[in-house]
Amino acid sequence: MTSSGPRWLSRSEQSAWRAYLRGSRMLEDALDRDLQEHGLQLTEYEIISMLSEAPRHRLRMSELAELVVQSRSRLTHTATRLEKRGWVVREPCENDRRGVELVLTPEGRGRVVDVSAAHVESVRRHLVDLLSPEQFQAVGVAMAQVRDAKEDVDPYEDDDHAGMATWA
Amino acid sequence: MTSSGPRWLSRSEQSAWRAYLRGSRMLEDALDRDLQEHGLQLTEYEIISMLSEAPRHRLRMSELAELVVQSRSRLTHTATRLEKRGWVVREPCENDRRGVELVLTPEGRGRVVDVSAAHVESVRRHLVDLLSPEQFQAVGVAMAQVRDAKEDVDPYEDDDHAGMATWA
DNA sequence: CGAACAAGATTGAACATTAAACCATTCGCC
DNA sequence: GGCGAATGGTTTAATGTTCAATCTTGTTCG
Repeated sequence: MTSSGPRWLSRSEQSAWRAYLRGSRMLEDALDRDLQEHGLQLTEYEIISMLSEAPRHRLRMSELAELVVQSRSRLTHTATRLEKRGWVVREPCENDRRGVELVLTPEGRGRVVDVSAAHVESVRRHLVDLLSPEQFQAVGVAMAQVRDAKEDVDPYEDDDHAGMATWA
Repeated sequence: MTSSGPRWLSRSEQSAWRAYLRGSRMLEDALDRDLQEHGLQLTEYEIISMLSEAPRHRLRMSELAELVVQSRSRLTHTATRLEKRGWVVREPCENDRRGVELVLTPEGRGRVVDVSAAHVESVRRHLVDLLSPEQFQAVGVAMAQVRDAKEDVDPYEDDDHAGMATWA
């Protein structure tokens, strides 16, 4: 299987990868720091921001978890926190009684409105304005490819196929 | 001061930003998941990897914290964990008795060697191979600009200047 | 039908991270 | 030389996140 050794990164690949790693960390850091002045983390902002754009300001937990790339468990905990602050409420799902919808409250909606102005400036300052429009678009295209690569995972992704199937 | 409203993102800027956000999260996720099969997180790998490249396999805590974009406190905790696993040890700093150097042990060195092969394949699979060489380099250049933008922060970055200076 | 399995979400405990306070050393400077 | 501020690191507690187990509802299929 692995007859040839690992394909190490070339010097220029290495430096690109290092730049990505450090740059993305610094960016996340900066955005988070700016948001904290408004009393929330970027991951929390993402949640209420997604809700604010959704029809009827609501999304199912699992769908939302997928959107913001968080585990279900993590979202459950975070939602509880946000609920305590009065920004969201949980509602049972109509069709599927297993489901729960997270709904943005008017107060939460206000929060998004208040914070988004500052946040967009933050994104500009720490990212968009540092790049030429062409560069920024190129980054967008590249990261969209990264994002979309995972859409269709191979059907046997999880190796919990430890035995006793029909053929056993 | 804010005479004009926030400069909202255009539609295409918006979609580039969303692609970046989601793509970068998914990438980090994938890399982390792959590394976890080897019993460590990406942030931990970064630390021992930096140490393995440093002269004499050692770096000062603060320097290392800066390199991997972690708070000093976080690095302190993580270093303690890594020390318990036997991958690093702390040594007092020669010249500066406040300082502490984190040193990679032979065992830790072995760990880096073992894991790096798998890690580089992971980086390729989830990022490098998904882009054309030109795209990847462009991302590298862009993120280097993001990284370098913060090098020289304005001297009054912290607003802990609450009063009673000389002029008060 | 009904038994097994899948999906949606939550729980609680273990673990990791953050934030603020703290201690020791060094630097700046009069 | 010595006082005050800055730097380097750690500590503790509070806060967040992960991991595995659990509970409930839905789906599949013999």
